[in-house]
Amino acid sequence: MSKQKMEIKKIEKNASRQATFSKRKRGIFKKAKELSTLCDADLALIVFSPSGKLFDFASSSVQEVTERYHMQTSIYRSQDQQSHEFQLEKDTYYLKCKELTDKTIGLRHLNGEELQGLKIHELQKLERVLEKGLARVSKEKDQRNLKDIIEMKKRGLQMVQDNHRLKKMRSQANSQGQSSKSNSVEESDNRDHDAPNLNLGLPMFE
Amino acid sequence: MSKQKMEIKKIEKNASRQATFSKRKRGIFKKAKELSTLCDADLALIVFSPSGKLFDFASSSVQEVTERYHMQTSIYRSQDQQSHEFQLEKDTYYLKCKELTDKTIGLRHLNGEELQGLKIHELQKLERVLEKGLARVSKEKDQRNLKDIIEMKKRGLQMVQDNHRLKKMRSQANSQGQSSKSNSVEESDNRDHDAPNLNLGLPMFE
DNA sequence: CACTATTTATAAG
DNA sequence: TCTTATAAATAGT
Repeated sequence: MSKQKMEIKKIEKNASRQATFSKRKRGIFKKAKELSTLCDADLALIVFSPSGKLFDFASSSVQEVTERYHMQTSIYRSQDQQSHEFQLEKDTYYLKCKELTDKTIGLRHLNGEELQGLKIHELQKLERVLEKGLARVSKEKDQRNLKDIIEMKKRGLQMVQDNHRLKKMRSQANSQGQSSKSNSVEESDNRDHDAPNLNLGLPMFE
Repeated sequence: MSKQKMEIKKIEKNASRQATFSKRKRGIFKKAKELSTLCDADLALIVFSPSGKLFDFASSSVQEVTERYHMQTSIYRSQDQQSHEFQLEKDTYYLKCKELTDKTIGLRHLNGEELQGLKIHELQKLERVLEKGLARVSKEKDQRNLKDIIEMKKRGLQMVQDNHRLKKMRSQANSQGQSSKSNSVEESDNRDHDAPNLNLGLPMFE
């Protein structure tokens, strides 16, 4: 928000990200304090920097606000957090680390990155996996699209039928006599009013 | 912060306080989103209006951030160095677990599994990623194959040339006189013996 | 951390 | 909710 308009996307340059973080952190904490003072709102702001450093502000106390939050959202976990976390045993930790590394590499390979370390048969296997994955995803996507289209057509047909029924009812009412003044509306008006309803409640393609 | 500079004190007039609250609430939530996006910070903002209405935002989830918060802050309860390090370890552990979960899900999706929870645009994105990965892997594989083929041709040519040289040397030796008995072998035999060597040392397609 | 050109936020209407 | 004048925030330096 200054010398140049900035796109709101992750800042890749490390130094810039750090600078922006500390400036904006100061800003948002100031805003939080002002909001709580001016409007007597009870609030908590918790921020972890990318490096894992913790910053927080609360009008009362973070503890109080988060408790209130959990009460409101009624997400209460009866498990004892502390004792669960204390199960940090080294071998489990290392297993997890290894698993994480493996999965990271796996993901890279699936993205077509860092392939140079792979043997030709591994490349071929990877290719097969990707083809299979792609086929499944495409199939799922197509099914969803088809489902939406069918649903849409169905609703469209329903609307057309409803329209016909309404028109018939009105023309019958008209031919029998105009006791009320509201039935002088023309049929073209009916269509105009009904048309927008065609889209109501449809999942549509986002 | 506008038409007139405002003192940061509780706004007593009810209507003004309400108006300021909703404007500033919008502002601070926007700031929170921007900070998390720009700087990849994990944060949570919880706000209760004076009337007790709850508003919240979190980069991951409020639950996650508050858990991480409570984990970190238990440092301060027991304020010795030992537990400080231990807490940091727990925090990295927690982050790794989360990362592991994310990557596991990512891998499943890339394998075309558990797609039912995804939105159509997420499916489309996934499809694009898979197509890109597949293209890269196929390209790499083709390049390797091509390299092998070229290498093989080169070696084949080398063999043919060697053969020619050998044949010439032998025919010269033959025309000058047969001192040894081994040179009665026919030319066709030479080809048969050399042919298998064509493949030696080649990586081949496993 | 300071400066400053710009962009954003926002109080009042 | 919209507009506008002004204060505040902040990106680049």
